[in-house]
Amino acid sequence: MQEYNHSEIEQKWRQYWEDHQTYRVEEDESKTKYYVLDMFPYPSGAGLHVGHPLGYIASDIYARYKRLKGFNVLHPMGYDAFGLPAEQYAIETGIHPAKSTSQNIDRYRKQLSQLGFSFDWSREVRTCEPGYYKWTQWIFTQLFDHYYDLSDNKAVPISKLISTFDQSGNADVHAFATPSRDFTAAEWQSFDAKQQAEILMDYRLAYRRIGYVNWCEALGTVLANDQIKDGVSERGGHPVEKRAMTQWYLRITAYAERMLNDLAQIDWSESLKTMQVNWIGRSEGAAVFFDIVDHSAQIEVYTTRPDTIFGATFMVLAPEHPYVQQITTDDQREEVDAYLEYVKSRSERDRQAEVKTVTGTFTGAYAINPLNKAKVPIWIAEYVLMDYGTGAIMAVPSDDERDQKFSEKFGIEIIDVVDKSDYPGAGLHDKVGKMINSGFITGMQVPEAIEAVCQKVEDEQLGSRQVNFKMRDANFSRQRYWGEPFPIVYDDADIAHVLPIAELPVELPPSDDFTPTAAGESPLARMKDWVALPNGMKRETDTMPAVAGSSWYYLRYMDPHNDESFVATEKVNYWKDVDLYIGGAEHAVSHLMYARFWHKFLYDLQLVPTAEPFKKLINQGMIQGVIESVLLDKDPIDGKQRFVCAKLAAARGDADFARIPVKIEFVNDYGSDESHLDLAGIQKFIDWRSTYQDAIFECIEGEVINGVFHPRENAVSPTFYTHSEVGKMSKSKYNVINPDDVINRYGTDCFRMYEMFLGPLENSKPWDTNGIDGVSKFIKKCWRLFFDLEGRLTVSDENPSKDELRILHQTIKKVEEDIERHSFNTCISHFMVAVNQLRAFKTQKRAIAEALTILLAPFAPHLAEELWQRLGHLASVHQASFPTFEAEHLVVSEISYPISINGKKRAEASFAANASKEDVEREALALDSIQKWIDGKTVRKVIVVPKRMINIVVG
RNA sequence: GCCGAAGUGGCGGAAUUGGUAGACGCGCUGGAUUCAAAAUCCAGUUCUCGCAAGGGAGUGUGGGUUCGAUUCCCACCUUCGGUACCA
Repeated sequence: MQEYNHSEIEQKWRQYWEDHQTYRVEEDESKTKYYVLDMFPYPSGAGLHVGHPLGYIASDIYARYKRLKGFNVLHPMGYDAFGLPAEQYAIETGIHPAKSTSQNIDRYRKQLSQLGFSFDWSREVRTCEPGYYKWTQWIFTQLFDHYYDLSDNKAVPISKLISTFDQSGNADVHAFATPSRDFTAAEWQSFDAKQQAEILMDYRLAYRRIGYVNWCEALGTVLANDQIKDGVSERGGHPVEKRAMTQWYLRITAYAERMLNDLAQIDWSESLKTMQVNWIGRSEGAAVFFDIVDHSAQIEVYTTRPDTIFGATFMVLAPEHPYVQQITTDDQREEVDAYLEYVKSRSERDRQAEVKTVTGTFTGAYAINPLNKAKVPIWIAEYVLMDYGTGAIMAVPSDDERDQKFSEKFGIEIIDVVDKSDYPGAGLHDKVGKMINSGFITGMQVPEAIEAVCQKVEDEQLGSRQVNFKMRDANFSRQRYWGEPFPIVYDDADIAHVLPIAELPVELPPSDDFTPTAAGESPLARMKDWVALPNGMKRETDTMPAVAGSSWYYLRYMDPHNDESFVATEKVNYWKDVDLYIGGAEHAVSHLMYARFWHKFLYDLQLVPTAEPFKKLINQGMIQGVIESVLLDKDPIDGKQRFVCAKLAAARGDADFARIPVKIEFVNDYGSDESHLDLAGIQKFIDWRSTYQDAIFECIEGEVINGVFHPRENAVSPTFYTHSEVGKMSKSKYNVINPDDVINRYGTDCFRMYEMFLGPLENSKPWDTNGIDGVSKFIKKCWRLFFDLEGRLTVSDENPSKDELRILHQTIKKVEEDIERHSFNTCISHFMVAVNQLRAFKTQKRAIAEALTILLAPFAPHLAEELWQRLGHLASVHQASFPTFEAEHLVVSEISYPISINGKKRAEASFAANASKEDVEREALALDSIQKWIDGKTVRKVIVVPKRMINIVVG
């Protein structure tokens, strides 16, 4: 008996596709373009895991479907190759990131090839190659050379701004910027180069300013938030503090309004759009200046509730606020310093998330409420963040929960200013009610009061109306090696200059030392010869973040080898934008914000023809893994690090422990309540993480120190329980499962169909191979539909019967509809149903077999190709045309109706398809099976939904 | 904390616009085939009461709207994603 041999057949067709360049695509004006894009993979050292292909399979099915429908489909793949993990790996192992990245890419490529995707590999890009990052750097130079003009509502060259300054100063400049002062043309001309450069920085779309980083003294490096767990470094558990550094920023906030408005023109899920709307966080309010008693400086606050200003009984500055040092009184100095020390150790996320206990300290200084001249104390507190708004708030304890908690804790006066008694059920933040205790606005309704205060503030020049965004400008500097160098040099006066295109790319210099300098500068700062240029200039030593390369890669795929331009105009005018983008929801804000921002900027420069990059977007769910971790006691005893088994730790509470991830292969019974390390597992863990070599592992049976078990009483062996949770499959969680084994055993087509069969694309689900046999059986059954036991084709040229045509067209209809709505799991079910039904016929008719093969081609491209060839075709099935659905094959004369009594199904009956409502009702009521339910009761109502159901209401 | 999503049999899931809850598949049970096993095929399989016929309950929890709710509304619980230097 000849069975379907997946490894041989799949191998054969992959070779054929490569030899024949089946998926190569060129611009073709005679066809409609369709661009199907996958989110850019980062080539992780753990290889491709079973979660990655989920989206790729879906997009591949759709791309293949669109080709069968006659579209010219662009479906490329490449690598987001710069990033922290490769650098981290280099620090640990000494292997250069370029080398490990290239090896990882090779592995990815091999794995991707095995999945039978229809990528045009001639278009592959890698962000870490100079030919690519030349253009990332070039786009940065354009951002540096432009500012956002609010009159034109777009990016405008900075040269135009300079000539305006020359002619009339900045009084008439209407720009999205952060100017620190007003000046005339004469003043501008009198400024020296340094002063002028600093002023321009307030306008540029790429600019420098001070920002805060997570500095870990013990590791001597800046940490990503991801590398910090429970306030200490994930690696080693060392303290982390905030440190100020001058860094590059991108003025993404200039585009906030447009990014918000243009959401209306793109086909993304409402939930995703909502996330972006909330991230942008547009609010309308007022900026108001408060005088400080005995100081000349003023504190600027931004408030969305200017109406509540009479209830502002104190002010709060962010601990990092520049005024804190100067206004703190001698009496309070010690307390303030101690508090600042505390805040340094707190992560931004902790500071925002903290609600149970508020903390803060009085500075000793007072401010004057500009409207009622009340003297109010100035406090500092961690819940005010320097990067939000102005880094200072007027606190209104009567109308804000945080302020309320704060005033309760520290005994600060609360003045009720809004009477909401006319609005029962209104929340604290609803802008309704009548003003009380509020000077000239007392008695006004809230909206009216907001308007009145804004007007007064403007009339008396105490501030101005303002639109604010919660979104902040993007920090674009990394003190790291493995990223794009900035195309920036500094002169003697520390003025930044961009390099002209002729000097791009600025290549990343070879190095084998990837640790930052003692001062926290990037590793590049160590390379004096590279930093210092012959002309006396010095290079910028920070590098760009990984989002740089991924913010425009979809454009490069249109023209990947162009050395004259980031993309040729005629190519971008043909491919325009991405029609379907599939990727994880974890990119909902970060990547999708940056890419939209860059695209709009390029649109302003007339370099791309559309205002939005991604027309339709689907978030694939995540295939999750099990994260296993051991619990490290945050308080070492006698300086010894101590791990405590999860069952012992449970008694003490989570807060006392840091979770240190463990490779799942070390863990016995991983994923269950009983997951644990045995003695060998502990040994593997300390061999792998040598920093914990001397740590103590405490469990119920005793302690393990340096791999030696010290039992308590008569215990024989230790069971060190680990903490397990469902979560992301990620190299950093050491829980990656590769697809290779599954493919070897079941074949690519089976793997592809199984991943789709798992459930809806958008849902997250833990990886599990239970059920893959069902798909495997389906493929075999499908094969047997075409061949007898000796492997002879059993397809005949007879005309198909009515039943066969009905089965086929039912399947065409359902599969087509479901592909269109990206419901791939149900497509697989439809195929199974079709094959089960067709098995009733001894031989298959050619017309049915061929159509079914084409339907199957996007899902099981190898199998379909083999069937197609055996059916006698010479060209690839992927160049065929999708079969056309013909409704006449589905016409039925009778329809089966469920009949319910009071909403509960009690009977079933068939009625003619063309029967009238009245006929159906009369016949239904006459049925014996119904009579017994309505006997002796009153029929109050009969609902007949034609072709659907009948409901009889009795009482 | 805040923003977003999900929750349906033993398991993955289906039900597209408010209209037969559990399609399809896994697993399980029984049977056929076989010396035996694998493979294959056939039948059954939400829970519960019942010999059966036939009832009752049922889509995370509690309420509501409706002739009718997995689907709409309100409140809550749990899990997952994001939270600005993982990508």
